[in-house]
Amino acid sequence: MTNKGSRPIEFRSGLLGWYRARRRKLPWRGTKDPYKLWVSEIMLQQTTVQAVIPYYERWMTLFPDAASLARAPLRKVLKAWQGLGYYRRAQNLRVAAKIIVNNYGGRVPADFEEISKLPGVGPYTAAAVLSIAFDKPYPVVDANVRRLMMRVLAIRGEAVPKHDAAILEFLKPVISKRSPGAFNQALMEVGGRICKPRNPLCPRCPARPACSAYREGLQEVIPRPRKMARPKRIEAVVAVIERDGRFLIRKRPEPGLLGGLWEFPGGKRKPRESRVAALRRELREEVGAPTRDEKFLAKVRHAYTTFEVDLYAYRCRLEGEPDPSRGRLKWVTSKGLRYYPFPSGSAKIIRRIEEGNVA
DNA sequence: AATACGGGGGG
DNA sequence: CCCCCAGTATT
Repeated sequence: MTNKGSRPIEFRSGLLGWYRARRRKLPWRGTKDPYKLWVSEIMLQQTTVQAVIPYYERWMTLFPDAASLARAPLRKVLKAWQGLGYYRRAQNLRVAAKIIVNNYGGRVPADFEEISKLPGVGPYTAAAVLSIAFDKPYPVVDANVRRLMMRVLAIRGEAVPKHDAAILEFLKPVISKRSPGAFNQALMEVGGRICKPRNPLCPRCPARPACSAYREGLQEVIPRPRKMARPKRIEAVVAVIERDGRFLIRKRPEPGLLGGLWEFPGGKRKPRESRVAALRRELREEVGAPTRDEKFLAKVRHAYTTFEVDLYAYRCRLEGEPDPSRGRLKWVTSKGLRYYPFPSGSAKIIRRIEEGNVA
């Protein structure tokens, strides 16, 4: 009934055995380079393994170490991050690389307190890097571990951080002192692939002998599903303005949503406003001159966590000249667009433009 | 304790 | 359409 005696030992060896036999092959597995592992952990924050893999590979060719990242221009760093989301992570990575170069001789600090001072490094990332790169026995609690351990320990309720203290208290004496990195990754990968939110694969689970939820038949009850707010639907209009072979783009203000990225000027349509009227109003506000000769180009849908945008793109001309004091504006050639970081919605529109030019 | 912060894949 | 992901910083 309780997790006493040999249970924790069985739990640990079951996990390690599963990991040795069943682990996936991932680009950041098999390296001990603290820089590479740090970058991988930042990329993996709230982001699926599959999404991260190509970004990680490309990143390591562009910025193979902290020094190269520290001296890279922000635009290039954000461009390498384009499409991954949570762009503050990329900015933090670059700032932290400078700190690593200036204060730690170019090496990622191996101390929990020190590494936690780096921007973007919280309790999870600190423990992950220290355990995997430096073999220090800090347990990790991510979303996968939280769900798995709530089931193992039969902790009822929603999967929220308030349970982490109890989970860490349990894991601290249980984590493998010889292979803490393997233990942590085993916990995360079993949580992700076996102990899934719904339809967990208990028959294949190495933690099943220790799992209270399984024993009591509560796998589908723990954790309790969270009620998500319905995404709000928003409609926005964007102006694709080409003049002498150059497109007008605008840098989004920082901080804020998509801060530091570039986009075509435009904005939200108001309730009883036509799209063209919205376009002219937004361009007056953002650029200092309204559009004219608007011609529908494309509609793209773009989903965020709490809302969803339908972007209506129009090719149009500018009625007058842009007013630089309204914000950061730039005329960029079609080729030049590839050097600027865009949100995924804008990137979709750029693809449509390029398709149009081919046709 | 809540909220801001992206985007895409899977059911 | 719905769910949630190898979290962190801010309020």
